[in-house]
Amino acid sequence: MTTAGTAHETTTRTGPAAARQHSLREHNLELVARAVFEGPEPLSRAGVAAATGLARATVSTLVDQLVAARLVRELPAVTGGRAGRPAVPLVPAPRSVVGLGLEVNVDYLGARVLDLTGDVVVDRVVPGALHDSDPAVVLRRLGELAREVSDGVAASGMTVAGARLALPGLVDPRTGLLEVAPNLGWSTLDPVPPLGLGDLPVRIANEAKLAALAELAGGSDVAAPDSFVFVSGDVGIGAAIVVDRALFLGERGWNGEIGHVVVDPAGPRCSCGAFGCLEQYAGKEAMMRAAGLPTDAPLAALVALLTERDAAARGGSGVVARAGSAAAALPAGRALGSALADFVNLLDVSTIVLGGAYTELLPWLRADVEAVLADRVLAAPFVDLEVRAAQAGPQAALTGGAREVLRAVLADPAAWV
Amino acid sequence: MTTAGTAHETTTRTGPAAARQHSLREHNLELVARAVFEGPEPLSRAGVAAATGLARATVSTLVDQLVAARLVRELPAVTGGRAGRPAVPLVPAPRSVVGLGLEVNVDYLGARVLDLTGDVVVDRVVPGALHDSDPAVVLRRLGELAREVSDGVAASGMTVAGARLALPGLVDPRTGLLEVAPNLGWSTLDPVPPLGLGDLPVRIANEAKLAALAELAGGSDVAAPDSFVFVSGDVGIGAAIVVDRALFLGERGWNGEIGHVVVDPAGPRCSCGAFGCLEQYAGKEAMMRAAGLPTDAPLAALVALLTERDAAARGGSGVVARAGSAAAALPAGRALGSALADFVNLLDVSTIVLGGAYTELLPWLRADVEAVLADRVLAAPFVDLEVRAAQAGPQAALTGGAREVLRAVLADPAAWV
DNA sequence: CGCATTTGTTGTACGGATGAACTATTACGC
DNA sequence: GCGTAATAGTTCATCCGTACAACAAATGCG
Repeated sequence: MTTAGTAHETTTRTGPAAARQHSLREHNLELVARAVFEGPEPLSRAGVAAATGLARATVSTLVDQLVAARLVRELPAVTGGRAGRPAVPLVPAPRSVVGLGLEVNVDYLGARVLDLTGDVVVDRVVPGALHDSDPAVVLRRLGELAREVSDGVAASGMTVAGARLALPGLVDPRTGLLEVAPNLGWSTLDPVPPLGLGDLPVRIANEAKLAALAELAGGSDVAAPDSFVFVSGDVGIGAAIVVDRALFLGERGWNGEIGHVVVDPAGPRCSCGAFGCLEQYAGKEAMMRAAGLPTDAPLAALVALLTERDAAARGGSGVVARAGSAAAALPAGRALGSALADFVNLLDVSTIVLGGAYTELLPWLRADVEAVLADRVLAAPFVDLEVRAAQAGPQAALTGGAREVLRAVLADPAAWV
Repeated sequence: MTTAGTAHETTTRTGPAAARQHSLREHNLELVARAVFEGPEPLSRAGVAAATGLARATVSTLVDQLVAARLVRELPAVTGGRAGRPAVPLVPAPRSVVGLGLEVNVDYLGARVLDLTGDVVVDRVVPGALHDSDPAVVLRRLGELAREVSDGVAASGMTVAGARLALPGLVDPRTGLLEVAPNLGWSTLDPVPPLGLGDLPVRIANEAKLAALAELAGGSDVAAPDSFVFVSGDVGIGAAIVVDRALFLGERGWNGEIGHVVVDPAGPRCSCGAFGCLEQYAGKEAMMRAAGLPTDAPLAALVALLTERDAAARGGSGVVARAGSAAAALPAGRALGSALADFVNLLDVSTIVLGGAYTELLPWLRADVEAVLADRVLAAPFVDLEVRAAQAGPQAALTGGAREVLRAVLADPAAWV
């Protein structure tokens, strides 16, 4: 299995270091790599020079190193109807250096490999009921899956730069320990050694946090902005804060616990001990109960019920709902809006991305959420608040984890030359 | 008036730039300056080299430039009982480059000058009733005060690096406009030109945000940690988020509006239109009303009343209150604790600094605040939450503003060589 | 086919950090 | 008192990376 023993990933901030000559090289190497990776369309060496402000000669040597490191690839020179020597377009190298996303969740485990272009190279998701499971057994199974996938891509000549393991619980990014994952029934363990992935650098992170990073994918016109809040609704409700395309983790990465913001202190008691937490109104079980469904019904059942009600309302009265989209608003909407208003008042973000179950339920939530936000957010008159559905597909944490690995590669390309 | 026309201050992030040779110099110049300024005790050139990892030769040339720029000063060589040539201790230069803090608040305006050692060089606070005042008149008066102060220090050979104007309202740091300051009755204006301070770079900021920065002062053992939340209670309640010794402003600097976190949707109507905002429980007027005092009574009256009640409780029954410190807990405490719990759950901060009126009221708030936090913060079992009183003295925003100017100088010493 | 135009490369110059050698200044032992 | 060790600070040759200018390569156009 080909792994990257040389590429040590650095994210721990150990204070600013002395800048030597090679620091210049590292900085500019990253600058050039970013220009190539983040440009809306392929740039030539000359284009990179113009975009970065570096001299053409400098860019040439840097690009040559990136090409040698298999991070950047040259496309055939394109003679674009313009005078002059044709430019050589530079693009992220496909199928060369790849990132591995791993995840253990309540009802599945999976492994996904992305290459530098953002393409999914391998995708393996194994369903399973993993609440109250044995960590040793589950992690060994995931480890086997990971090795299988990793060996496969290595056999095709790709290099796995690292892996991120997404877990639905409190993760301490500094110690690498999982403190507690209530829905798995796990607590206080180091999940990396049981995977048995040798010297492949594996880091763990919270599932919702990595799912948020998946929203940054693609240069599509519906891509998330550089800063937003990602709220993932499921049995629990978690959030991640993304600032300038990076996770804002707070001191320990335990932020975004929006599920336990108190919406009404006179409300029902929550599992956390408090009364009237958001989770008691907008958690999956609460929404099911409010709709008259069993708490463990699948999300699809709720969507079907709501769709049916809409059709009945339209057909029966011929009147389309005030909001113009859905007649049957979920009672969760106002509670969610209230908690989000607190979030926005405290953090000043203007884009809210709703993920997890909320993605599909957004049509029945949007009107209430937006109305409450408009009422309750102080800066609302001065700001365009946007509430949007998550774009990343299912198991977004797998994609986000793989992307996070590649982001680290891009942040330090010098380690690969 | 000696101002720094050459020292343009840069805080707007315009994406990473190409690193040239002189970028190296700038980076290391900052590194050396930080070592001198932030070291617990004066370092010699050799000490700086050891602390930064730079070569002694490099440090020497950099220090010489800092000394020539009057940012660093050499103390007399100290023969410290050790063999070898005595070291020359380097310290921040006193009375050379200074920062000017300005403030307009409801009941005063003021100007304060700090030098690089953190010493207060000049301090001028003028009381006045400025609610519903005329911005043009007030800003002209403040401008006169500022020129007076500035001319004075310039006459003593000091250089004013810049100024920060603290205002109690919504400030857009990108446009430099004050959007609205309800308590002053001001809205949508650029307050800098009326000051008439010529080419002195003046930037404006929210008052609570700058007050938070004042907490970073001093190497005392009670100094605030690198990251904390600062909550300032007055008529309104504002908060600032400090991460790694820098303000975290969100997208527009309009975060920290904790005063309008909903504590109880069944509560009294707030001026913002919502019901049960924190301000309705823990704002100054609410606290006065709860204590049976007129809403415009001075804070001292409330403190006196509470102290008296404590004495009566102790003397009358001989029983000390459960919390061991104060018998008469303020009803505001639980509300404040609840809003802070939301804040901590959303942001993951472990230190909360209470400023403004809360500083003096903390003895009567602490027990309830800490109890609610322990109940409501999810990560409480894993984290040591600390609630402490603000350390900076009165008009903390003046100190914070001046410090912010000097922080910018320290971040770019190359502009001064 | 010659010329303008743009891309990419080569060679020289310059700025900045380095490490080794050197000077300056003290403490300590005899 | 004097030599030696130790530490601080400076000087100088060298290395490294970028910039600028000149040059080669490859195309469109008249």
